[in-house]
Amino acid sequence: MTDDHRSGCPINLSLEVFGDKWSLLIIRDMIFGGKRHFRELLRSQEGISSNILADRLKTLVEMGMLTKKDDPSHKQKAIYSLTEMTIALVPIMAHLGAWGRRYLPVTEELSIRAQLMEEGGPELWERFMDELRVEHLGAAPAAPDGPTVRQTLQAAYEQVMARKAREHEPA
Amino acid sequence: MTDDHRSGCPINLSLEVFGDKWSLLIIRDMIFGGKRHFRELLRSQEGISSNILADRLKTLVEMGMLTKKDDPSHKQKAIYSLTEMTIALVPIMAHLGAWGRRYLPVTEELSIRAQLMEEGGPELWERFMDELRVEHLGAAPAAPDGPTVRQTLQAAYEQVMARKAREHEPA
DNA sequence: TGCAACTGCTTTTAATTCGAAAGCAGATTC
DNA sequence: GAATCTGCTTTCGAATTAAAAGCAGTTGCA
Repeated sequence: MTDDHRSGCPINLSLEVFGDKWSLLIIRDMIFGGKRHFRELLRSQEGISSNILADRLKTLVEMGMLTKKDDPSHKQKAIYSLTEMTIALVPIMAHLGAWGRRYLPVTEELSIRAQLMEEGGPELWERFMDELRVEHLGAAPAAPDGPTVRQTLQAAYEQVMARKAREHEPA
Repeated sequence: MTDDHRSGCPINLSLEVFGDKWSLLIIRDMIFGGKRHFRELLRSQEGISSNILADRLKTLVEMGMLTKKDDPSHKQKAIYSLTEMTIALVPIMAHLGAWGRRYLPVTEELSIRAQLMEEGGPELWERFMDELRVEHLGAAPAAPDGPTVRQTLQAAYEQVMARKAREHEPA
């Protein structure tokens, strides 16, 4: 938690927090993948290596982006939780996903979630953020109202994968 | 312009384009500072060094985030321009600025622009993007309607600076 | 017409960071 | 009791970063 910043510009400070190739992917996996444990996060699409993951998790905790606590069900497991600061990145994630989808060579299955987030708009993002607050901050759950946002996104992903499997392996 | 990506996830691909400590600052200085030349960009708040700047500019051009052409007024000058892809980052910049302002130790003078962007909302962002299209893509200018967005932001910055100077050096 | 300042970089060298692979001690499962 | 799982750490070569100096011109001004 050192205090020597390159400048007090909000964009610069944001980049000092997550302006690298991995931090935001870890957060992505926690938000959209519901991952909470080290070994889960290690299985990212992009193949992060364990030393880098350990380092980033430590830094993110130090900066207040995550918290870490023991898993009561397993003496060796640590549980990482999002903080409000990190949950507040959901709209940025949505914008980033939309931008990437528009301008970069994304694959269908890995961008279907971004598409749904874009179509859902701020209203969906808010609902998602509320669900994350329940899951990670122990906020009071709202009246359950069908599947969660994450479940909806995940189902869409699996549907694309199933279709693709069918297409490549026809009966 | 290689084609080996870590994954086809839109967030990952976005990070592969500007997920480092400098690229987005260069783009910030072009968008908000109106900078177009190498030597101008070298004078960033954060003090980028010339080899890094040269490398990032080259990469950004290769990725289609910027274009480069000769300055007709000076045989040694190069002019860098934003592309539509980069102008489309304005809303993300605004969100990033708002997030940084809320959660990080920003300074007043360097965050006043972010504040105005946040208060202006999507309508202001769109106007700003249109102005950038005129400036960088040669789009047809809309009917001029008072100062540009950048001028307004810049004026607010200078006002804060002037007040601070007065406070530290009273008559 | 001369000279200082400016142009977009490149080169050099050292320090830092990255990243793949292997390893580890304790906990859990079967 | 053995295999597997836990969150890491260690090692070491490779890649990246960064400060500083330099460069071949071009331009502006006296």
